[in-house]
Amino acid sequence: MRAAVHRAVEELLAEEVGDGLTIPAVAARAGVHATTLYRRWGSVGELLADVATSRFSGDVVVPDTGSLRGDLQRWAADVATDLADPDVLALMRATLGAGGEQGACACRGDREDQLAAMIEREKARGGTAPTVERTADALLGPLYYRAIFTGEPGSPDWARGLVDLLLPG
Amino acid sequence: MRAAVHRAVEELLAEEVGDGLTIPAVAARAGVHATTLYRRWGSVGELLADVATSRFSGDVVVPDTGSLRGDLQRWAADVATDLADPDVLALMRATLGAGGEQGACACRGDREDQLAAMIEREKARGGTAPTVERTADALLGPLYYRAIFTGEPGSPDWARGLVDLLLPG
DNA sequence: AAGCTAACGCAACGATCTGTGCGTTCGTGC
DNA sequence: GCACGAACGCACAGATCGTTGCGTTAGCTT
Repeated sequence: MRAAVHRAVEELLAEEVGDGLTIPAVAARAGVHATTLYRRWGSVGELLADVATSRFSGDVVVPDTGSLRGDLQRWAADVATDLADPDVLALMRATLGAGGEQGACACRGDREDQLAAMIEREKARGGTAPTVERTADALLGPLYYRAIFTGEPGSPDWARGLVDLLLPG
Repeated sequence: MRAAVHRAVEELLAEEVGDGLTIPAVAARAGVHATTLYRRWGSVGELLADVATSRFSGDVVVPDTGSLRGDLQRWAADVATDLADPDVLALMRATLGAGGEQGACACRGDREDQLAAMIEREKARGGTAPTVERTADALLGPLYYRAIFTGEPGSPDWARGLVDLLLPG
C-alpha cells in the first residue's frame, strides 16, 4: 500500500503533471482513498519528502576498488547516471518546492555518509584524503547543480573528471 | 502593478506559507484581482519564474579588482551572501518546484554570464583562466548545493576559499 | 477465543481554486 | 475629436481540494 502510493507519485511526476500532483490525484492512481493519504502524510510536501527519502537512500552502493580515486570515480559516475534520469529530476524539483527544508535534505539521502565511508576507508589504509566537506563541495556540488539548475545533467565521464580535479596528481 | 505582484509573492514566500502560495492569495496581497494574474501569467509556476528572473538578474554587479582571483573571490562572497538570505532560498525552492525547467534556469539568472565576463577580462589582460564550465563547477556548484540542499548556506569566507581551490598557486 | 487498537474505506460538507463573460477605463493612432 | 484595442475590475459558475465523522476490518494481546 505504501509502495503503491510511492509508485503512483513517481508515475504522476513522470507525466509532467506539474502542479497537478495533489493528494486526490495520487490516491486515485494508487487505488486508495484520499482520506488515508491525508491521515498518513498530511500534505503533499511530507509525502514527497518520504518518497525522496526512499528513493535517495541506499540506491547507490559504496564501491570498493582499492583506491580512493577509483572509489570516488565510480561513485561519481553512478550518481551522475542516477541524476540524469528525468524522473529523478522531477522528483527532486517537486520535493524541493513542496517539502521545504525537510524535503531538501531528503534529496541528499545518505550520499554524504557514503563519501565519509570512502574517505574513512582510505584513511584506514594509511593514505591521505580530503575532508568530507571539501569532497562534497567538489563532487556533490557540481553534480547536483548541473542536474537541477541546467538542462544538461553531467555525463559519467565528466563526473569522473571532477575527481581528478579534487585529488592532487 | 507588476511590481506590486512581485512584492506580494516575495512577502508571501517570506511568511512560510508553504503550498498556500496561490494565485488568489497573491492577488489579494497585491491589491489586484485574481483574474488579472490568471490572464497575465496563467499559473503559479510561470509567475514564480518571472519573479525569479527579475530577482536573479542584475542584482550582483561584476567586480573589477584587477586580478581574476580578486574578482572571483569578491563575486563568490557576494553570491554566498545573497544565497544566505532565507527569502531568496524560499523563492528558489518554490520556483524549482512549480516552474519546471524554465524556473530552474531562471534561478541561475545571468551568473554564468558574469563568470564569463570575468574570465574574458582576464584573458584580455593576457593572463590564463580556467574555462567557464569548470569555474561554474567549482564555484556555482558548491554555492548552490549548500544553499539549497543543506540547511547551512556557505559563509563569504568559505566562498572565497573555493576560489583558492580552483586557481593554482 | 474475546477484546482492543490501529488502519482503511466511505460519504458528505465547506472552502478554495480555476476559468469565463461582460462592462469599464486608459492609452494610441488616424 | 474619434475610433479602436489592450488591460483591468467584477460577478458568477463549475470543479477540485482539504477535512471530519462513522462504520468496518485486520492484527495483536491477554
